[in-house]
Amino acid sequence: MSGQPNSDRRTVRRQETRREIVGASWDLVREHGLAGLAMRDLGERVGMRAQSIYSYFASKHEIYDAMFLEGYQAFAIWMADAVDGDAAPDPTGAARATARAFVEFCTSDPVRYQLLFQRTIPDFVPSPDSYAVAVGVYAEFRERLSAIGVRDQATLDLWTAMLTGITDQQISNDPGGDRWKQLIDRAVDMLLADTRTHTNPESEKA
Amino acid sequence: MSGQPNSDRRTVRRQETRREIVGASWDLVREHGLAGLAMRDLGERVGMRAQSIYSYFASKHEIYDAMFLEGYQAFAIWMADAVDGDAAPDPTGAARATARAFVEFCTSDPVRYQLLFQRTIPDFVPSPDSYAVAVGVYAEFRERLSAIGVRDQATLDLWTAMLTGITDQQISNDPGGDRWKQLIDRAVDMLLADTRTHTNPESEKA
DNA sequence: TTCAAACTCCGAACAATGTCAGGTCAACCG
DNA sequence: CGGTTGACCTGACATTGTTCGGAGTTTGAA
Repeated sequence: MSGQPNSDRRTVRRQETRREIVGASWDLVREHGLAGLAMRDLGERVGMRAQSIYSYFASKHEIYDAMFLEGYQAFAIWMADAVDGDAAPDPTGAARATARAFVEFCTSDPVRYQLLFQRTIPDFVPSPDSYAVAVGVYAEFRERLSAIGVRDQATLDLWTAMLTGITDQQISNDPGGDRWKQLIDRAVDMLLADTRTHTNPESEKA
Repeated sequence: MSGQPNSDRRTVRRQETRREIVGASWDLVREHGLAGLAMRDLGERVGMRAQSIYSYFASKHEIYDAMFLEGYQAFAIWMADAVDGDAAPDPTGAARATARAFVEFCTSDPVRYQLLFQRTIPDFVPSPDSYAVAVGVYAEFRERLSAIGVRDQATLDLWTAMLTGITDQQISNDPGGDRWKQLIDRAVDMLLADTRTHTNPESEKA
């Protein structure tokens, strides 16, 4: 995997700078909004001219792509931590914990949420690699719900709609507050009841 | 209201041109996306230079604002029609009709949905006037749900989260399809059951 | 009818954007 | 040491929204 023909020191330094650029991008984006990321500002932040950034990223979209990837990796870690923390054996508790973790992850960093889950940057499309990671993380999330009893596609769709709906409303109508977050447990109970009604215990697939 | 000091013919002509500009904006926006509206393109579409548009609108945001207003007016009309159409006296049918009308309005014109319900244009903030109309329309929608039995704020929030969640998923993950739309009736039934559980019949306010 | 004001539209230009083309200089490898 | 590679810069270009100043026309009153 490593030990490529080219110098090691150089490669390391390069990756460091790339990380520094992405880090500065997160800062700027949290200050000026996702669309407010300007190459010249970014250059100033990392101590170079805007054009020099093109030695590290082929375009601004490629920076967004790196952030996108980082965001999904953070999501995977966050969700894993959330379950390791409290090992609640009862299904209701587990479902609530999962839902709370999801909404908390999203609302804790609205700009990241915007980048990962909303299509808001004009022509940005994640690269195949980043997208693959996103799909993988989504599959994990799906498994988590499956363990709770959400197995068929329609039920899963209903759960995601409910949870993203709560998240969306929370971020856009009460940022920083908890008006919609308070509803999570109630929503989960409601969904669980509905899921039990609509899932026939014999069939596991759909 | 009319018969202002200034000429009538001129005022009429002016309003006509304004409408033409807004109409062309809708066209362009549906072709190139909400963020893809360019003043020069717009000018070409209405037969003038970009700068001349500034005789009618002080800025591009003011055009978005006019569209925003128009969108909410269309929303009010749509929802009114939806209920006049089928006079279903049973609460479940009424609730389903309302939910379907809402989602259908949103998905029938994704760009409009983006403008009205998502905060996606970098620095756009609706004018007080337009915003007031939006609030009024929202109040109507709220009354409609109130007639169904959704009276306290928390329950209303849950309903809006569910409906916007379905809409969002439908638009971003299955545009033009009906994967999430199919879930509307099920979601409404679920919400109704939940609402009856959480609404204590004595108290009407919360 | 005449005249000044208002309105409509235009060409030129400005600042800010992302990005490309070259050039310079140091670091690296054989 | 010589040649290649990479990091960084200056300069420039096209495309954005928008401003300025000036034509030409319309309008309401004298």
